[in-house]
Amino acid sequence: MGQYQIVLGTQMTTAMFASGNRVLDALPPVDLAAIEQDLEIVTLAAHQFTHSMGGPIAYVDFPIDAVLSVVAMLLNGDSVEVGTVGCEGFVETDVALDSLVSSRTAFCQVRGRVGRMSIENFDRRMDQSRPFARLMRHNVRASLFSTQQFVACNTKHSVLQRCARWLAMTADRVGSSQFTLTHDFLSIMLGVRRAGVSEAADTLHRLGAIEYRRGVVTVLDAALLGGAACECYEACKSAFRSSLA
Amino acid sequence: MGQYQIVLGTQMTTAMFASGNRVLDALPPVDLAAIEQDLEIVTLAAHQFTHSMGGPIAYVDFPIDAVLSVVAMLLNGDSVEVGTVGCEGFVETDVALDSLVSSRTAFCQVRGRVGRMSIENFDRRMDQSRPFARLMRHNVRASLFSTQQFVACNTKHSVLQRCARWLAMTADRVGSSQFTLTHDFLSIMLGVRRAGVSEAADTLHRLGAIEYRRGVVTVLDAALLGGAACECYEACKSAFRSSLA
DNA sequence: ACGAAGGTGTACGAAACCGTACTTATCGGC
DNA sequence: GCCGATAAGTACGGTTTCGTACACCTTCGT
Repeated sequence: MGQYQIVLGTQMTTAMFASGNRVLDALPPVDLAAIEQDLEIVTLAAHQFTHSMGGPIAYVDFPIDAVLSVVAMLLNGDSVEVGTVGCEGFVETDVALDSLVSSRTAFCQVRGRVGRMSIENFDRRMDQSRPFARLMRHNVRASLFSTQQFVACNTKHSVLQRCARWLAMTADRVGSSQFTLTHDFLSIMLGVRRAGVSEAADTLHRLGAIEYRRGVVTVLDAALLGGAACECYEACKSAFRSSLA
Repeated sequence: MGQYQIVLGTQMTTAMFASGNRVLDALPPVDLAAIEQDLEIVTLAAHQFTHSMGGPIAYVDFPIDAVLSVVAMLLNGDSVEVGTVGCEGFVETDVALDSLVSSRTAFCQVRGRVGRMSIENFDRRMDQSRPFARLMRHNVRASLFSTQQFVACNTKHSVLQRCARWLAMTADRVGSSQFTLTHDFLSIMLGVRRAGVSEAADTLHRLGAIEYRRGVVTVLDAALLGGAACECYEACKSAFRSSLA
């Protein structure tokens, strides 16, 4: 956001806008430029809720450097993360599926900025711009793919692999090797014990992949971390990559 | 399919068509009638593949009394079911998200009929009929919700609960208390051992909920079965119910 | 009738993970 | 500098599920 650069077009010289969200930035320049005025930049604090299950959807958030978690809450109070969204996606996907009600709860996992668009503007863009609608739906597809991968991942892969996957994904999304996250929160997201995450984090630390200090993770070696993660890391990554093509 | 009944309309008397698939049958009568000619009724054998991951999507299947499974395949050869589709849905959801390529593999789990529509006709309907497009997208939403629920379910619920959930869901979909399914296949779908399913089936049998004989399940008491299932059974059921409204 | 193939019952040690609890370390506020 | 609060390290018995193996039973083809 706020990045402007002079681009030489074939017809004219124009100031090009970049939102910082990769989905929006994949729009044709003319669509992207039009969208600038629809976006309000909001800085979200960690653990701040953005969407509540069953509630009306007033806006869509396109993360810039924030990371949001979409969770399923079980009757016994347990929550499990069913989707993670950073600059490669948006929340809530329901709006791209002709729904005005949020089917899941979402909150900010790693503090940062989002580009917020009112549901009215979003719907208008969906109706009026084919490229916009296509891009949003392609992103929903990647998001669905990702959630499907999580079904298999949570079923078959170890706590260590899943921790590594989560950290690797998140590092990619925040665009930084350092971000805030407690073992406790990660354990809730993965649906495992806090102690289990501590053990996994220790293992990853001894591998030299990460460093952990009181709620702050630092990725020391992204390749090592990716290597410790299960295949789901790469699978989801490439799904989102191809959704922008 | 094949059910015709005389209905007195306000304007004229008309023969009403029913496909047997609840999504299609939720269309306004005029749209539904138009779709009749687009559907080819195909009977699928158990374990017959309908869509392959990475392959082009040539058609969309709207199950009538067949049940299809959408699976994620892991690199080590394991498969885990990420979606189950019966008369309340369709395969592949990707087509409703502007994609021509299947992102997952799907096959027939319980033999039966599907209404098959070519991708060309599907796309045309999506473009030309608002109600059709809305209904399909609402169904994708329910399908996404369901997959999200599976993430939590596979993470937190016991093999017994998940077996009960699967059997209860499937009985609803085939519209019969009896269908074919081996322990082996169910174990693959749930991502657990075959022996684990056998134990769970035995427990459910002793509860009086089901009967199992060499690849054929009979639901003796649907309420008991539903009671043994986790909350995910009802959650998914109501998600699909409301998607047709 | 007989054997092969497929489906199910059952067993058992091993591993992963759970629930919990207690300790230790670090940070912010006073 | 101290204290309360939050975060992380660690331990341990208990449970679930795993991996595997083997026996038995039904079905089907010959």
